[in-house]
Amino acid sequence: MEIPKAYEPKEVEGRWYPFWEQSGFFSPESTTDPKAKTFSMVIPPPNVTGYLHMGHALNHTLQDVLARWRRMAGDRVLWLPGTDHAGIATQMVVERQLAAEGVKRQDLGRDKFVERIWAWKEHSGGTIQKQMRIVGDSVDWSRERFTMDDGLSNAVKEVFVRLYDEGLIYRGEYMINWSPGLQTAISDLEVEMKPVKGKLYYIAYPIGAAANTPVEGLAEAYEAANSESVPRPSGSGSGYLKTDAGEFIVVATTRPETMLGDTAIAMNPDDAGSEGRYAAVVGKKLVLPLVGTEISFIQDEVVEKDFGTGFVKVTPAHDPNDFAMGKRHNLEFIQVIGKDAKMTDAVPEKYRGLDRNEARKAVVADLEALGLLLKVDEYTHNVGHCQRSGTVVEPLISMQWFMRMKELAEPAIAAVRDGRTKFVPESTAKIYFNWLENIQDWCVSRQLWWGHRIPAWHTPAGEIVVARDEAEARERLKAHGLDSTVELREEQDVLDTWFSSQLWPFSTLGWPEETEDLKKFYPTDVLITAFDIIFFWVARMMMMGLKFMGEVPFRTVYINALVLDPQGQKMSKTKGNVIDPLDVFAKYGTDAARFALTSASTAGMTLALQESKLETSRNFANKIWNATRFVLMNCDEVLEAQEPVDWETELSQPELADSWILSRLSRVALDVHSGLGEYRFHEAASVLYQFFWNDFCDWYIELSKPFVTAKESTPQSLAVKRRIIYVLERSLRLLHPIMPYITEELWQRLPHKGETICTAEFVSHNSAQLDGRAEREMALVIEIITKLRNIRASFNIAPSVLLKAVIAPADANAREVISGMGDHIKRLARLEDLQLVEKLEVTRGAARAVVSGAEIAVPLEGLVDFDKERARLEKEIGKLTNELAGLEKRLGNADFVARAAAEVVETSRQRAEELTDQIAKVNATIESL
RNA sequence: AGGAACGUAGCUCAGUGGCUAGAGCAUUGGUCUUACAAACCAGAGGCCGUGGGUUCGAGUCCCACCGUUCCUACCA
Repeated sequence: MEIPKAYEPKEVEGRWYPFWEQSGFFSPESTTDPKAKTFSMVIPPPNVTGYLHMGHALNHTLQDVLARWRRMAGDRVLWLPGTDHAGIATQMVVERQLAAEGVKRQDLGRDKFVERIWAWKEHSGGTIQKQMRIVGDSVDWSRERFTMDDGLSNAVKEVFVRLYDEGLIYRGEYMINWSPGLQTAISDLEVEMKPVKGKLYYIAYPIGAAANTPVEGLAEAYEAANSESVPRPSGSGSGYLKTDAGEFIVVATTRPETMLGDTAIAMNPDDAGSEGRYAAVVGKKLVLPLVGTEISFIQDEVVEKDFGTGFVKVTPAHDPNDFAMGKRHNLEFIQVIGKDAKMTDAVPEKYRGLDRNEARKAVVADLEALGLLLKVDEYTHNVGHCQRSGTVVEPLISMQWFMRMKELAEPAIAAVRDGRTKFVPESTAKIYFNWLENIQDWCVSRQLWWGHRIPAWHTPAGEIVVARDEAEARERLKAHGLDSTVELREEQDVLDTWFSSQLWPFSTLGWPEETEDLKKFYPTDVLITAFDIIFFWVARMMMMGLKFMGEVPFRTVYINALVLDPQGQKMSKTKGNVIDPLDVFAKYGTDAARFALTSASTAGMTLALQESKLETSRNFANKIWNATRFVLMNCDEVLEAQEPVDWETELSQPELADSWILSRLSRVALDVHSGLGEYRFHEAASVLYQFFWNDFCDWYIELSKPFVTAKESTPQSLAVKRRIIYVLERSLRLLHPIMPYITEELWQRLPHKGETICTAEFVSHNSAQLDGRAEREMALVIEIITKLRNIRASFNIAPSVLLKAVIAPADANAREVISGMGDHIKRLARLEDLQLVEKLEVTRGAARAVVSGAEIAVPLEGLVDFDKERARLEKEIGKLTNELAGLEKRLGNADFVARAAAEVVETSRQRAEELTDQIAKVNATIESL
């Protein structure tokens, strides 16, 4: 049988997914064993508008590795796929489309607009699903869910009503983050703080009478008062000015336009005390410039004495801190900026309708004209931006729906503390605790059209009734003795998308119905996700799972790394360094990309995607391809049988290399199991890589060549071929979870059992095959061959020149091993003659080497440069002596011998003896030169 | 401001308190050895950030410092 010389991923990958999907291998029902354990995961639902980014590629690969591994290991596996409706993102996509047609959503009306979104979803929403099929995700498509599905929408209503009934959801007027860009409230988590270069304006507010005419010289007075050279009168602070024009206080602000809504000036109580620097102004009244209203001083602990002048203007309707102060001091709340980010009618006429930025300019100009603008400093400060639209968030007081979080958070904290859910890596649990322990109420309402409508109805009298549907709303009205026949207006607001996502682990399984799936698959085994949604999603799912299922939603949360670009930079559209995973998959092959991602998944929190790692992985795929190609080209008589190869049914005795490779294979199976079982993905990948490449290809296949390529078939050559196929076929099975396509392709060409490698039995380790002795003996053979090659290389002897070697084994066992493997040693070290002796004679003109089980001499009459040889051996001695010195120091320490584990002391002793012996031998060799 | 993580070969990273600190890439020398030049063979390359401490023993545990990165909160 002949296959292409190099692996062509494109030729192979397209073929298998449709076969797998159509055959239903990824359904839990494909497991026929009724006693099979279940293994379930829900996918972190990507946005329905989304496309796969590098983070998904990693996240999905790791989930798929686990799913495929558990499936092959015999579990009933459910990996449930789906998408979320991404309220804001999706609405924006469709709005943009409409804008291209010159239509606004308001022109269409709510119902038509929502219809339009559904239509968009039907036609363009499937990108991510297509891409998941490219990655090879072994999800059960028959159970795919969408957060806006009927079932999931019911779950949302049910949860909302129950939480409301328990008082955990409430409606109220509070300060929220308003996104003028999106025209909706957003939650604290959706606000991104970004440093912005702005200005700090120092403004004078007159005490007593209004300053209707420009005040002269105030700025100079302020400067003088704050100058270091002029001693400040005791008891007076820099924020208080007394001039011929009257008394003034000075405040510093980054947002002068909000002064139009000031209803107090605050200072720290210390400054107001009888000893305080601003005692003189306490109790006096101020006049708000440009507006003319009278405002008072208040005292509040939150005011920092050291910042600015120590006076703070208080705008309770436009700043979260001022809002809190306003509540504490019963201040008036004047909304001067509207939801459109323009000035409201509450401000003097000339500012009305101005955008908040224009208003700032106007206010600053007018203050300057009045002589009240004293100073402007350059000032960089953090400003809240809307994550989605990028506009500056406006803190506004607004009527919204909130979820009370504190009492929901407590059980979620406890569940991780007592280990019902485990975070991997462990340090990520701290992120979780930290957030939940400082949790704030969650603003869940959004002023959007796309999403789950809040199940609430308003009566004409202004009553609000929360219910699952209108009929129930009327019943509830009746139950409260209210008129149930009035006209009801349905609540306009929808819920934050995360409100439905937080129900994902059970709503997708049919909740609130008590379905079979729910019983079978909840709680899920593991959730794999990225650390940036621990708050948004993981913590909230924990709270909801515990609340409504009475049980954690997942046993383990594995936080996968953040994928960085090759320079270690975070990928971002603005930086332009985003790598499209599909490009990577196309360039290197899906299996190679998956292998690279898996082997880069160490305990760290970041993962820089190196080109070299992808190349290495591509080469690995090619290696797998070619190793199989070698077999396919040379083992026709075994392949023709097309029956699974059984190691034990062979005629000839296995030799050392056979026991060795079996032992290695068993150990690898063990390591892959434990690696994946403990989420050490890197370990599983690297163990497989090293086994397949170094052990199987470099040694086992090389050792097999004389038999495999022999022209005549003998019982022995047949046995060797069968064994090589046996090991290869099992290696493919072990590799399949990480590299699904190439392994399926090659496995199908080898003798195998079953329809697909996807459901072939995973190789479990066989302790009867673990053979420490064979591994030690093979190590001796490998070391001897390596030393011989080393001698050849150091003396620049061409591979075509055959050498003679004399070996003195250290003991009878070593002699047996070396003599048994003599032919192999001769061939692989390119010797024409190998002689075993009791003791090496002192022969001049021979290169020498010492390994722990033997001494080696290679007569090189006329070829040896004695100085070079001496240098080589002295270097060897240096190494050995160094190591021995360390050991002797340790062994010379009485405390070590007395206190260290007996085993450790013993191995140290043995090693020291070995080293002493070797050093003596190498020394003798040097002397003999 | 508070918290967390990370500093190991030129680069990217592994490394269970004790068996010679490893891998891939890069690098040096050699090779078309009938699967693979995306390969094969053999090398070289390490005060494990710095300074203390715990311990018989520290790359590994503790403390401090230096450096890098991230998260949370936000002062007008």
